[in-house]
Amino acid sequence: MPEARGFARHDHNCCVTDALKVADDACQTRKIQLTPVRRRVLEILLESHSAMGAYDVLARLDAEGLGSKPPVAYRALGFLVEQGFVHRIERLNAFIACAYPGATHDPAFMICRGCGKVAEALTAGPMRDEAEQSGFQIEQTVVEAEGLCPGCQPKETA
Amino acid sequence: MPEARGFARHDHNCCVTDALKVADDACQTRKIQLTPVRRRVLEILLESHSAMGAYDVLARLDAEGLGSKPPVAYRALGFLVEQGFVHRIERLNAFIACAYPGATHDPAFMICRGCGKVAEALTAGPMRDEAEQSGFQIEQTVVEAEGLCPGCQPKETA
DNA sequence: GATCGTATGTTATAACATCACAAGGGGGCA
DNA sequence: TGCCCCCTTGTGATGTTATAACATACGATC
Repeated sequence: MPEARGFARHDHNCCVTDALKVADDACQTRKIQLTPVRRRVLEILLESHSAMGAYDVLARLDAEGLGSKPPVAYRALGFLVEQGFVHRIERLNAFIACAYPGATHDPAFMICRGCGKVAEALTAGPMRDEAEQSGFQIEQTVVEAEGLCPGCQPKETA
Repeated sequence: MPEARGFARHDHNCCVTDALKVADDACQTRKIQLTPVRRRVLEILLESHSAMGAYDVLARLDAEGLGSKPPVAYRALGFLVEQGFVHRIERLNAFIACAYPGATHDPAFMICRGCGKVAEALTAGPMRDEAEQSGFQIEQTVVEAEGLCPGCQPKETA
């Protein structure tokens, strides 16, 4: 079975088209524009299926004649993050296409320091208890774990 | 009662000296050096009792003749983070003195977007379940919530 | 006093992000 | 038709954060 979200192999031909469709539909519903640059940035992130820096994205845009200056990439990424189609990985100062498009959620990430791959998971109201106790009103959460994915862990010698 | 860790007021005269003592002792035990620069950086963070950027810290060091080039600050901060005396707030690209020195822990933070204050909390093995399911080996976690602290929330109009 | 490890000093630059201002382009409306 | 408004993009300049790379200092040990 395809497993698009973890570290396992998967066929992700479908991810791209599916996610783009979700985004197209969402934009229609919300009456906002998924302009060529924005759409292409989302596509690039979906295709790479990994975290990319803003300047990596920008390089791709530049190669395709879609823009060459940092603000072009940052604007598109900002829009996509705002709409929930893309997440920002704080730890890496990088961006990744949402693996659960269409669902409002608090994303969480597992970042492999071996191969650099990033898997998205869902969290159940992280820090809810602590926030309630102190009266803090949570608006957004960042939950990221760094470590080794199954493929990068040292093999048993026994 | 003093409450050094949340958003409430507190008397933190003690925090600084206490935390420095903990660090001094820990360094002796671990046979590593809390050099003047390192100690002063920790002290600066403890005194400010808030998150500071590396270059803010550097400015203080520079003013005191302890160093003026970025690596000076980054090395000291790196050391302190490694030893657990200081935490890095990814969301802010900033550093803050640990509020629970002496205890090994997975830190979590509540960041107020109103006043900029940061409160440290403790977490119970964040993402443990997700990691186990996928075979991911967690080494470090980043857990940060952004929102409004009690003092910055809009008052009820009723 | 040679060697080694830890820490520091310094230059330069990489990497990430935003500001400020100009210009295009579509939709609504007089 | 012409005008205005708003959203989006283009572009130059700048600001901010972080590290690479190399050189030096200094105490400990043998």
